[in-house]
Amino acid sequence: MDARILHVDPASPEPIYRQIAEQLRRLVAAGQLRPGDGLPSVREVAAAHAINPMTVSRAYSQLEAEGVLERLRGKGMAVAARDNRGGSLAARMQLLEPALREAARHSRELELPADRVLARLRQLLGEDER
Amino acid sequence: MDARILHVDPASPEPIYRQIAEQLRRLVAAGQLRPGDGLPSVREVAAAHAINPMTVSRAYSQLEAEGVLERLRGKGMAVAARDNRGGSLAARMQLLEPALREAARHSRELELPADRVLARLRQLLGEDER
Amino acid sequence: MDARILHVDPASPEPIYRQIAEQLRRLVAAGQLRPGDGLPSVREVAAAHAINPMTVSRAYSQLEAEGVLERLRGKGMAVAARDNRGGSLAARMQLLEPALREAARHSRELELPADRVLARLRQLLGEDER
Amino acid sequence: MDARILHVDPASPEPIYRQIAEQLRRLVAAGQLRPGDGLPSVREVAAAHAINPMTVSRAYSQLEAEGVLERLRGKGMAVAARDNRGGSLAARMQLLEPALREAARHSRELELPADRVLARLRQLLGEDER
DNA sequence: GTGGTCTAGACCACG
DNA sequence: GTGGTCTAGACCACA
Repeated sequence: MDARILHVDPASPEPIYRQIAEQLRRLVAAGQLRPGDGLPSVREVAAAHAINPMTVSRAYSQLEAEGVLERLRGKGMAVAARDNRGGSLAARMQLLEPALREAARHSRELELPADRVLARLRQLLGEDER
Repeated sequence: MDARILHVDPASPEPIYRQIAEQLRRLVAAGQLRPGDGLPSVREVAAAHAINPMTVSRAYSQLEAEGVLERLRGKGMAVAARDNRGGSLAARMQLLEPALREAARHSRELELPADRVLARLRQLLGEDER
Repeated sequence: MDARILHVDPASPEPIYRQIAEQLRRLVAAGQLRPGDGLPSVREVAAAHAINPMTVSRAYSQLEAEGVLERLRGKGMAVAARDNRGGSLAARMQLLEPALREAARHSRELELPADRVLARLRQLLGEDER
Repeated sequence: MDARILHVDPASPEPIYRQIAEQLRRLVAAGQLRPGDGLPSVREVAAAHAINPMTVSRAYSQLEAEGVLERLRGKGMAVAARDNRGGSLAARMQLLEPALREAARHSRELELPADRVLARLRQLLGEDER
C-alpha cells in the first residue's frame, strides 16, 4: 500500500503521531479505507515522511487499542473487521454535545445573533471533509 | 468586576491560560467588556477557580502584549482604551469560526444528520447562560 | 507518593510498561488507590526502578486514555474521578465469555470431568487477588 | 488425521505456533492422540487454517524437541512412543490451570458473582464441541 | 519481512 | 516541578 495516502506536517502544533492517527480514523470512517485493507508498514511511512518509525508505530498502536486497526502478524496492520459500526443516534449526539456547548458559549460571549451562527454551521456541515 | 464571568475547565485539553485569554478576547470583542472596564485581580480569579495565579497572570500578560488589556498602575488590569470598540459583526463571527469548525468536524466524523445538529445548537443558543 | 508501591521485574516476559499499567489498574479496582489519589511522578518511578521515564510514561498515558487516570496539569497524574463504574452484569459477563470458552475448550481436549474443573474454578474465584 | 482437530485464532495475542503446540500437548496428555498416531502434515495444517507453513513447522519442531512427537522419516510426524501414556488426572488438571487462572482473574477484575461465572462454565462444558 | 519494547538524551508546553 | 513528543539506534518475537 502507498504511504503517500498520509500527509504529515512537522511544523504543525498537532503531534505527528496524532496527525497520522486522526487521518486514518477519518479515512476509515469515510470508507476510503475498508475493513481488511492493509496499511503501509511502519517503516514505509517513516521513510516516506522522514520521521521516526516509533512515531508511526505510536499512531498505529493507539488505533489498534481503539479497535480501528488490527495486527496481521508478520503482515503488518489492517483496518479491523470491527463489529463496532457507530453507536445509536442518541449516543452519537451525546458525543457531539461538548463541542456544541462550547460553540454556544462562545456565541453568547460574542453576542452573535443565533440565525447567523446557525447559518454558518449549516454551511460548514454541507462542505466536504477537509 | 466579578471573577465568575470567566469559565475554566481544568479537564479540557486546551491550556487554562489560553481558555482565559480567549474568553476575555471574545468578551471585549462583543463589547461586554468596554474600554476602561477593570478586570478582577489575578488573585481573585485564581482563588475563584482554584488555579495557579501564575496561570492567570500569563493570560493577562499575553492580552496586555496584544494591546487588548492595559496595566493601570496600582489598580490592576483594565480593557485598553485603544480601538477596542466592540468588533464588527464579521470580526466577531471570525472569532466564533474555530468552535464551529470543530463542531462541524465532529458531526461529520459521527455521521450525524445536519438537521439534528442544527436543532440542538438552536436549543443551546436559546438557553440562559448556565 | 511513594514509588515503591509499584513492583517491576525486568526479567519478566511481560513488558515493563504493562506490568506497571496492570498493577495500577488492580490497585484502583481494589480501592487501594482511590479517586483523586496522586501517583508518583514519572521521573520518581523511573529512578526508583532504574528504567526509562518514557517506559513509565507509556503506562500512565495508556491508563489515561482508558479513563483510569487523569492528568492534573503541573501536578502529575491522579486516579480519575471516573463516571465509569463498570457496565451492566450482562455486558460484563460478555467480556468474560472468551476466557470461559477457552477454559472449556481446554477441558474438553484434556477430557477432564466437569465437576473437577468447576470445583477448581470455584476455589480460584474464592482466593484473594494475587 | 484431520487437520481440523486443531483450532487457530489469528486474532489471539498468543502466538499461533504456541496455540498449536499447546493444543497438541493437551490432546496427547488426554490420550485423544495416542503413541504412534500420525499427525496432519505441515502443509495440510497450514492450508486448512490459512497460516504460514513455517509457523506449523515451528510448533511441531518444538514438540519434537520435547519428546512429545517424533519424526517418522518419509511419513511425517507422529506421537512419540515414549512414556506418553495419557497423563494422570492430576497432571491434566495442571495443564488446565493457566486457563482457569486467566478466567478467574478476569472474573475478579469484572467483579462478577462466582455463581454466575460457574453456571456459565458448566453450560459451556456441557455443550458439544463447536 | 512485520511490529514491539526499551534506552538515552534532547527539547517543549504547562503550572 | 510536571508530562509530552521526537529521535537514533538497539534487540527481540513472530511469520
